Amino acid sequence: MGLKGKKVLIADDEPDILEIIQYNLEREGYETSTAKDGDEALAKAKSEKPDLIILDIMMPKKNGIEVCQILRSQPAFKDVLIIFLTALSDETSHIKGLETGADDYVSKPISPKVLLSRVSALFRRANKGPGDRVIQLETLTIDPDRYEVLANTNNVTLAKKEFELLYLLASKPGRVFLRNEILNQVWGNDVIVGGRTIDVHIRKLRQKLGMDCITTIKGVGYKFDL
Amino acid sequence: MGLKGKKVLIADDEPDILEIIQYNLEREGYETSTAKDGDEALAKAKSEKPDLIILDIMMPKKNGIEVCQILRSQPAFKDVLIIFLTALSDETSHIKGLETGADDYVSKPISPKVLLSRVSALFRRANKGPGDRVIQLETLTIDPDRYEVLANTNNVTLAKKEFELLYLLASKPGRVFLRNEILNQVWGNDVIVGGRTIDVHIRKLRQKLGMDCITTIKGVGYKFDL
DNA sequence: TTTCATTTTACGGGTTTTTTAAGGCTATTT
DNA sequence: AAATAGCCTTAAAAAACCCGTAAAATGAAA
Repeated sequence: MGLKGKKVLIADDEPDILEIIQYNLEREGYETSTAKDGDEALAKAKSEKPDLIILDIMMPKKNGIEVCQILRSQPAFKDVLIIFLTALSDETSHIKGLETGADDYVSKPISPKVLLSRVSALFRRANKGPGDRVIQLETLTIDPDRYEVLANTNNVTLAKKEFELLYLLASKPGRVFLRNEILNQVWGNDVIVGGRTIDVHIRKLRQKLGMDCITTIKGVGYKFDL
Repeated sequence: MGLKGKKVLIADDEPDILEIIQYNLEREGYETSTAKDGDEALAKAKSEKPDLIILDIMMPKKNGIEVCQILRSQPAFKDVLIIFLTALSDETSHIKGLETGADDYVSKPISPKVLLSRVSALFRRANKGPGDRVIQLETLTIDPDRYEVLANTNNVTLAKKEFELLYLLASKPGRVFLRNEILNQVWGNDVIVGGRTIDVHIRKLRQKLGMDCITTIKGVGYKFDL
């Protein structure tokens, strides 16, 4: 599960639109998937757990507003980012949309540049990158764009999983991450790995970082603290 | 030389339109040249290196979209500003146009005011004069206008893909490019090439440049660093 | 068409990363 | 004190990934 690979689900009934958006998002390094109606959107939202859902308002089966309402009513999707697409003149939808809990709103016809900037603005606001994703904590700097870690003025080279693990923990200093949470975030929901895998990675991190910043909470999980 | 000193190439098969646009742009201080079909547009783009190209979609020889695609496929024109002109109702073209990599889109009948504001907005956004495309990093110079690379005082000749790959990486030194990003940017996301293709090009680059400036990050991608 | 350069594929080999496994340690409970 | 649970440590197996080379395919020029 990559760092940049924010997953975006795009739902629209017009294949052309779908394609343009997908093309442009993938160019920027996002992972994408698509749905062509409301029901499919709901299903894929559940199965793929995207970070952002771009919803056309006018769709067969269920329209975007309905989809949004259903999602928002479930705790698991309370924080998913949602952008509505809609016809220019459709002012009412705009209002309804934001009322329903959308995070932003882009009107058709779509300009890819506009959409992209909204998307990245949204991620930035939600503190999920790309862009301002550097974590800086006292003597430790973690830069996922450069894939570099600076600990006490010396550059530390981390392998992929190590890096992602550190990034996760450091993203919310002081907060405890359950083992399960870590597995889901770093390894992905569907990947099954043995129970000791996390330990080993934690150990390597502590070793490589050379500073005591990861605390074990027995029977619960780990937390990052400086 | 006008106060703005920006060169604009206008391509349209209707002399009237050509004249109106040219007149208005020159009033604002732009240098202009014109073409009346796709082939002429391509030729003049190459010979005159304009900063902005205004392309009518419907043209003899080659239509605007074709011209745009051809230009965009060449590194030298990857960043030229392009505005499409088209008939109002032509929604499909709009989509196709932006997909093809146009920067903006103005529909006929043209209002000079609208066009001028779009043009200046575009330049404001782009905010870069000619010559800005050269990348200069310590002992390495990459010039996409001349298609040349200077590494440690010796001229290195790169093939097209090699050059584009290097240019991409060097455009953001230190930043990691995922394999997917590289594929999308250099190859285009509709082209399907095997996974090892990037490796080979990276290898050739390292070989030809004779300097150790490309770093592999296993499982993630590559980055350029000096 | 032929020729030549570029681009892509194929694949063995080697390296790094990731995972598993097993024994040891420590704190907590009985 | 013994038993237990949970994590640490280490080592080694397994998997993933990339390099280098060479050959095949593609495309451009003569």
